[in-house]
Amino acid sequence: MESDTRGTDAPGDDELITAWGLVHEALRDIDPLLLKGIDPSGGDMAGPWFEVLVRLQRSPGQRLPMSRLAREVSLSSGGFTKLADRLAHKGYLAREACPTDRRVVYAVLTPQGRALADEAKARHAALLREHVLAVLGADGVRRLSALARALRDAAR
Amino acid sequence: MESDTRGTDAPGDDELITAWGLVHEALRDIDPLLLKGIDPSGGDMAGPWFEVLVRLQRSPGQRLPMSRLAREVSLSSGGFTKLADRLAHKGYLAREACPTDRRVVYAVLTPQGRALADEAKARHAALLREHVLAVLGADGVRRLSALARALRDAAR
DNA sequence: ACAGAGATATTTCTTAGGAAGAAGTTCATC
DNA sequence: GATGAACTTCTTCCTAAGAAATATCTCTGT
Repeated sequence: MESDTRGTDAPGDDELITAWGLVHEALRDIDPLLLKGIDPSGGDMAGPWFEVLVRLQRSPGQRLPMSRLAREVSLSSGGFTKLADRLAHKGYLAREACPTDRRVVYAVLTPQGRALADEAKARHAALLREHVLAVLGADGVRRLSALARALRDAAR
Repeated sequence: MESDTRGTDAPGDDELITAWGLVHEALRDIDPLLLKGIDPSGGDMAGPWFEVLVRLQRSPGQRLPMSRLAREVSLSSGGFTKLADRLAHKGYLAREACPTDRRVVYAVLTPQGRALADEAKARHAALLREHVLAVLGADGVRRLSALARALRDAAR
């Protein structure tokens, strides 16, 4: 059985590539479902918006330095400047100078931003229950999360 | 213990959102590592390129209709037309008219495209061993792949 | 045979994001 | 103090991809 790809150890190249491809497909297919109908402006919510709102909401004072927020959501500095512009234009985010270090600019959630973050989290969680928890079960979700954490930590 | 988030069932909203966020972080951190130095033009290989090459390579005659390939890699029809232009301009892909249905044009791998696909697969597999298999182990990879497959199938 | 519905690829227009560089700010060292 | 290195943000230019409109082609029903 020289080409058995389902043995209990030593996966072959094709098995590895296929397995990783499956992870991509799963995320590609499911992610659009998980932010459906969250944006109050009618459409769905753009990918990074949710991450930005949630991270700001969790932070003391609902504020974080621009550059740190950019790093946390894996955007370039320039890219995040424009994303912040869009969020600010919609009234969800404001910039605020830091009194002790005049290099840094805080991104701070407006009241409307907080309201949107609350609603987005509730809706996102409901969709997660429907499309992920219902499929994998509580144990499956925890196994997935443990695997993801191991991969993330190893990549740093 | 009304807010226990680590029990054996009924995950809370925050646990679900965090778990899913971890999956995103893991992929975001690892994916760039898995295509490092594959593009012969010096830099790394763009995301969808690898998927396109591999799918074409697996297909009989190394050819597939444009629209089908676009669907398989989750690109819009227009977006894929331009991606095919870029691949063709580099000499990895050629267009070929279908003799039986004059609406469809096949995307077909050139010899250079086949060579690139071979090398990209080998390199990608090596990087998968280093960054994924070494971290999760063979069982971990198979668990991950099973979870991903369940999610993907449920999303369709 | 023919009209219309559906499929297929391309073109055009718009937007999101990355890369490189400029300007201003802080901090450490002399 | 003065100088220079390092950091933060912003601006400009470029590429990638989506959406809508268009042109061809095929198929179906009458």
